[in-house]
Amino acid sequence: MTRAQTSDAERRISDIRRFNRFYTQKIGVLQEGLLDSAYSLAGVRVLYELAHWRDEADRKATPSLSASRLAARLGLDEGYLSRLLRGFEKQQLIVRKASPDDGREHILSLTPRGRKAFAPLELRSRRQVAAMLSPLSGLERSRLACAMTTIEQVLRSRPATPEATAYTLRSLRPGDIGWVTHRHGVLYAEEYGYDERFEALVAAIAAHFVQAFDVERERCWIAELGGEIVGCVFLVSKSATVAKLRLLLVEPDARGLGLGARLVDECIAFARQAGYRKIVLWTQSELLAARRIYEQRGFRRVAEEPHCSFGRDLVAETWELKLSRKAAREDRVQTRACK
Amino acid sequence: MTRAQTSDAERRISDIRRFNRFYTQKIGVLQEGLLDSAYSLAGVRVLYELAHWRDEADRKATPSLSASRLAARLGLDEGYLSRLLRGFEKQQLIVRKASPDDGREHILSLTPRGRKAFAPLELRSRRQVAAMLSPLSGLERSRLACAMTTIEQVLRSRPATPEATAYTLRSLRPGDIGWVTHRHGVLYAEEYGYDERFEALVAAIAAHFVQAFDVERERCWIAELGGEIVGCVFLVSKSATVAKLRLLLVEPDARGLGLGARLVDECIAFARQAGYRKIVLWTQSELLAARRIYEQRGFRRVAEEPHCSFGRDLVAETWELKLSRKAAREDRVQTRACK
DNA sequence: GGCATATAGTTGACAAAAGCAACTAAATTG
DNA sequence: CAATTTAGTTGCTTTTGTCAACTATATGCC
Repeated sequence: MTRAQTSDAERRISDIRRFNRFYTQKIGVLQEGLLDSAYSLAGVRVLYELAHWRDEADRKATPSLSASRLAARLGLDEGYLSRLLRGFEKQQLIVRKASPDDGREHILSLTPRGRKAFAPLELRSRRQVAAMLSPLSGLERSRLACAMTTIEQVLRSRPATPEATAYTLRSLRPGDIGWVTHRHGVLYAEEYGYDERFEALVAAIAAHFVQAFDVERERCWIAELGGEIVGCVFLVSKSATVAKLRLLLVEPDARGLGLGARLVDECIAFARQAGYRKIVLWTQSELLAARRIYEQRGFRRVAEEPHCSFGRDLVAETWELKLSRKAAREDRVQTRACK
Repeated sequence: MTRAQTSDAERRISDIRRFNRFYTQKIGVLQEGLLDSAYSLAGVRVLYELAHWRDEADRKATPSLSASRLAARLGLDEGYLSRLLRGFEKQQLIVRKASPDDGREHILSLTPRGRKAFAPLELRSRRQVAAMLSPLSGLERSRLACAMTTIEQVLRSRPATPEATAYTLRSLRPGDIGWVTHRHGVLYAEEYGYDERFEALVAAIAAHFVQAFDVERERCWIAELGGEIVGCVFLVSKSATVAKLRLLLVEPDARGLGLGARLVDECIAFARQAGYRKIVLWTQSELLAARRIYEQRGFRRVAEEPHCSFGRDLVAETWELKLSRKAAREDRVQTRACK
């Protein structure tokens, strides 16, 4: 297990390094086109930052651009940058005015003339990117754009490690039914070899959930993490006093955060509040992670039955949790007694 | 239309340039860590290429590495590289032996000593990447890796523009039912404002397709392009002589390739071969692109009916296409007569 | 207030990196 | 075989980047 994980992580690192080399080269090619301008590469980068500083929404209140901030941002030596800036100032491409807050600091900005001088470079750069895109199909372009956004999002969000594991729960939106079905289909096929009939069952259950929805007594929870769906659970009415928990799923990448347990807890809390006396659920014996969650919450296995479905030989299990306050207390007492 | 497309393309270019700047900086930070080694950045890159040349499966038959190939690959000046290589040779990190095929060329390779000298750099680089990954969650890591792979795939595949628009059709696999449902849900919500009840209907239809599947008389086609699903259509049996075409969908990014028409043609061909006399389909008046395809293939609108579904006021239409050879011929004659 | 320390920025001296052009030698073309 | 191309080398030059010392302002702390 540990070994497999290690080698997995190693492979991922290699992949990233390969990508870095690949993209270093790509960027290098794109930058070559700028080299025959009057400015050095570093100079172009400086002008670029000056021209685009305001565009970037990532700084709150956009603290205006000073030499040291620029140096830090571009990874340039301050001395070197100082000279570059002096050059630009002499050519009247930029102006430096003293900062009102801090007498040491100078606020940099492009002059109209600087803006004008930069325009052709800007154009050339855009042309280069356009040329890179031109052989691509619409689909490829959108995949590319989407992938770049993902990378930026993932790598920029340095501020919050807590946030990185803070999922949010929400109710149903268009697309969710399909997502739930799709991921059940893919994951159970991968992990347990179920065929498409399992996915069809999920689709039918999910469709029925929407079509016969009882807003007072039924609910579903979709868990999102980092803008992507990572889990779900549904609680539906089976009879006046019995609720059924269905379609509990946690994405492999989001496992270990207690998300499965949280989803089940939401169900239990909602079922109590909605006045159910019992929650039942149907699962397969081989789904061990789920079973652990059910056990911990006091569910009892009340039936099991071998069956042959989804292209596999399986053992179905029915679990239930009594919800009356008295029963809940009993459960707790018994659990303690066992330990 | 043209303006919107232009500005769309412009925005995409800006996004890519922003990503380039962002990633330039990222790579810069990663490379800084290598700077306090005994070798220059260019030197490290050279050693890296020498060490990893064999790993890359992208050259057929791996033509061994010569100085000029290396220079081209890394974008280095040949003179500069020549000196770098001489330095490495003096330190006995590399050897140059004359190429058997070409007397001008020298084949470069790391000596065991060179390999040993490079190992700590390699390790350091891996550590750096590992450090970059360490604050990320499992989900984020896999998103990152996946996005990088996408970018590499898209940008590497220079050879085949034809291939870029060559979709393939296949039958159902696990995950497809969910994908079909999901994309119907998302796209109809975005484009027409349908709510989740539409998606539920799709899920029910798709589920029923699998659960009551008649292998002789029913079929579905999933279209893939560049490893991603971009379209689908289902043909199901409505009665002994009537087939029903359902769930025709083409992803926005893959539109304009004639994929919708191709999917419908597949349905018609299969329906003929399976012995149906008629294909019917149910659609909404506002789905204009689909309507055009149906019209071109000789479908006739036989009924329309206002209804209120999926949170919208809609006009449902029933279209049908007679399949008997005689009818097909008549269709054609009439169509010609109209022109 | 005042001393120590940190930060923003500049400058000079210097070293490394990179580019350019001329050159040799082998290969290819016609 | 002459003309041209390609692989690689070398000398010379410019550019780029680094380092350390220095000024001036700001901040922290007693």
